[in-house]
Amino acid sequence: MLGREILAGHWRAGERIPTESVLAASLGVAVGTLRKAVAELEQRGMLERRQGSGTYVRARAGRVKNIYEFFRLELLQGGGLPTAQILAVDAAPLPKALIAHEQPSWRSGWRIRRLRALNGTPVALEEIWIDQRHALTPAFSEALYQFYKEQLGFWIARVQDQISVDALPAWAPAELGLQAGAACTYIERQAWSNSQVVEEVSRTWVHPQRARYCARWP
Amino acid sequence: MLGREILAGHWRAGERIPTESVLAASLGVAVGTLRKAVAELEQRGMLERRQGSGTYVRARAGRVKNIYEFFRLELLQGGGLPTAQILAVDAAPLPKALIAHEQPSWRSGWRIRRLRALNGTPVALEEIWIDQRHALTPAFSEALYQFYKEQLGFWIARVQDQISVDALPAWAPAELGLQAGAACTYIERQAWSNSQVVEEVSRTWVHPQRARYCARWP
DNA sequence: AGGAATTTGTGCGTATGTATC
DNA sequence: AGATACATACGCACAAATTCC
Repeated sequence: MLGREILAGHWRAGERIPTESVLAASLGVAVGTLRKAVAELEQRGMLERRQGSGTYVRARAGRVKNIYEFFRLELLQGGGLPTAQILAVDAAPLPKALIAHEQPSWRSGWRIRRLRALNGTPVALEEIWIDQRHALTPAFSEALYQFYKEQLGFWIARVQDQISVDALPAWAPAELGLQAGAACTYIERQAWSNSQVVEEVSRTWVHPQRARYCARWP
Repeated sequence: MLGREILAGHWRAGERIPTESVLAASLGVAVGTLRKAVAELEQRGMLERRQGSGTYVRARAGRVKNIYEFFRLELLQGGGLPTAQILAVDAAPLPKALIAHEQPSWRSGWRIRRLRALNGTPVALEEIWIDQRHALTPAFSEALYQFYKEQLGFWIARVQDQISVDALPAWAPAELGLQAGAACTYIERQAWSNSQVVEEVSRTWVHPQRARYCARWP
């Protein structure tokens, strides 16, 4: 769980994470158990511990080498090559639920609705908002984060996901294989750019019999 | 301490070492502490653990890459390049103290007396017995274990050291910088060849102000 | 085939030492 | 000088895998 949190970017590089006792208490485990987990992450190079000081998130050596660095869905049997099909692009207000955390600096945004597939199988429905001042050239299609970096000049450095369950919205296409109102794994995301401003908020409904949320590590 | 035991060859490759509770008790530590130590050695590739079965000594991947694999002396400040100067070679009976463990298959042996130096500084006196049937060509001088391997066709696979304190013998040369009778670190060694027979027994007196016994690991 | 004993795996809670702030 | 936070260690309980009878 800790590794997932780190890769999901809940703490930024160099930041000090909560102390052993606080983390252990919040996760409901004993300090010794937490220490073992942290030691493993330290050995993997994800954390750095300094006695008397704290535990810090280590900066990744090779930055954003993988365009799917923040992609968190996988088939139930594991893996799957992600693709996306755009359903609609329009201007629409952000749902209040999506700005519960940090407020984006922009108030009006593009709304992008996509159908996500893994290995060609539709697995999820995405609804994404980005700053309306960005020019949406036809170049954006599959890898949105890559589009940000190459066309818009910033890149996603950190994301925060919140996972729950929600009913599939009415605009879901039939290809997803679920009826509107069906219970789906539901992900709300805020994404921060390299300049540490909220560049994107999104929500995703995942077909629970086809894919799952899974933070992976290298 | 465990790593030293393993590198000293007190258990042979593939052998199962005592259980956690036994080892912990014999070392006077708690089981958890021992587990941490064993986990570290496992990570270093020296041990292999199997749940429900036991803990086993792993065969070294690259065998005897270092001719000083079983060399256990170092300067007080650490390290030092080992050299040896032969003082005498003759045939002499094995002291009873040296055959207290496993009996060598041979009874009459060559006795080699050497002065050991580290970085040119004399640090120890060695007295070594090997099977008298071996032909001592002039090739043997510095690295005796290498001589065994290249000239005699076997190699040392395992040694067992026993460390105590003993008085320096009368035949010690003045260069060692200690008077006869001076208290020295004293090492008795039995060395097993790849065919698992005792090929060598030795004893070493170490100048306590110049060097120390130290099992090192890669 | 099955069950008991053995051995490592995981986890809890606590106390104390040491480095840093 | 004191508070904070990680490092090390102890002892215990139970789970899971293996081994042995």
